[in-house]
Amino acid sequence: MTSTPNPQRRSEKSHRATLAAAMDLCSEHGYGNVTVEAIAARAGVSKKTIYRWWPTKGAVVLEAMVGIAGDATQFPDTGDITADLCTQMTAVLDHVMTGPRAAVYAGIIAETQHDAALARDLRTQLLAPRIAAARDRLLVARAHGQLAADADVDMAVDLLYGPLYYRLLLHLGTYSHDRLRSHIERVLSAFAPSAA
Amino acid sequence: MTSTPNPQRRSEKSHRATLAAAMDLCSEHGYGNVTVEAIAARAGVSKKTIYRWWPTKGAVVLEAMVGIAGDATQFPDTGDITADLCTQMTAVLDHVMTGPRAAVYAGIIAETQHDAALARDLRTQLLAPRIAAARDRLLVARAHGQLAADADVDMAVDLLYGPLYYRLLLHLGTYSHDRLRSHIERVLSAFAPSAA
DNA sequence: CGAGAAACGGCACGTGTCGTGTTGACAGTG
DNA sequence: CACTGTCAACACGACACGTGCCGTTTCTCG
Repeated sequence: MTSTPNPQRRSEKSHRATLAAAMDLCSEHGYGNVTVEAIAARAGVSKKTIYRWWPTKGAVVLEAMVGIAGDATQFPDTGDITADLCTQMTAVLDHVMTGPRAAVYAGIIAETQHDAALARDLRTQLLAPRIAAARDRLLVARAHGQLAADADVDMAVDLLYGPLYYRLLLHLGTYSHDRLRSHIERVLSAFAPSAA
Repeated sequence: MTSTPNPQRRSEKSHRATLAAAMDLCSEHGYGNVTVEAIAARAGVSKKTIYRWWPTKGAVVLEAMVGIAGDATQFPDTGDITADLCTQMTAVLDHVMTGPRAAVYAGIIAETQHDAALARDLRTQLLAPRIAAARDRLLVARAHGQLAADADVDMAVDLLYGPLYYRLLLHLGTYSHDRLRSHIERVLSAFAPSAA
């Protein structure tokens, strides 16, 4: 039994300082080379305080990541499915799969391979909402006749996002904006309504 | 400078025992919960001996993994591109993305996020040859008119394999054989020669 | 406004794993 | 039959983890 701390009395200053320090240090030195002690030192916070509110380093960085990705990766609906997918996926690419944050995001995903609780949090807080949003947006497009009536939207989501994570986690290079666009167009063409 | 050991005098018995122990323990307890000491103990080998021949635990497990995946994931050429892709990708699915080995493979990939040398070895020893083989097989199919003349085979490889790794590493569930087949058919349909 | 409760920073501690150093036994080669 | 180098066994320092304690600060409630 962990003694449950009282969220109302939590120091919001320490909270924010910890998240900022975690993201900064991970961006600088890489996720795996950052220790909880280092985060505590940079944030001007006691190590004990971090462990009071988060179970592991991964949980801290995940929360920081959710904060960053949170607003920036919403799904628009302009009526043009291709344009909307480009907008959202370009944002994903730029915010979490390019530059120093790419390694941080990859580091968290790596951590989920041996931390089941973190894997669950990553799924529920970051992945699932976006997958659902993509699915919904594709369903709308299908209802509007922009995709085939029998298009498998789950498969479409896999085809759209799969290669991005594949290239990120296997170090195969990231997509340029141009390549991302032709990628999206190619996938949508596979689900286009029949010419009949 | 590491004192270079003499490969000719290497104990082949210890070599094999170490690889087997590493794969067994990782399958049982998960990649992250296995230590070099445990591998040494199980193999009846000194920890020093492991460090003499491999730089890290990841390198040991990678070599074991390469041995397992080595033969089983060759690319056939029966003339039917769909069938050949099904054959090879089903083998990949069954050998390294299903059951206990899935977590081991995911564990190695996780390790590459903070071990550049291991990332390089994974790419050169495991990924690159298979990506090249897939690419070559698709080029043959294109030359035979089974794909559009201007089909982007690199994009096709991304679309074929990306979702497999995406689902593996993000814990989104693995494909069934049936779903894998329809996945392959859908991707190929996106590169089908024009009906004209 | 004051007393109490709870989070806070600072510090020390035990634990586990890492990667290396040392030793003496053993096997292959000239 | 000596020489060279790998082998198992054990000990070691370094480092990060996660927790416990203590005195201080901050917020809440009577």
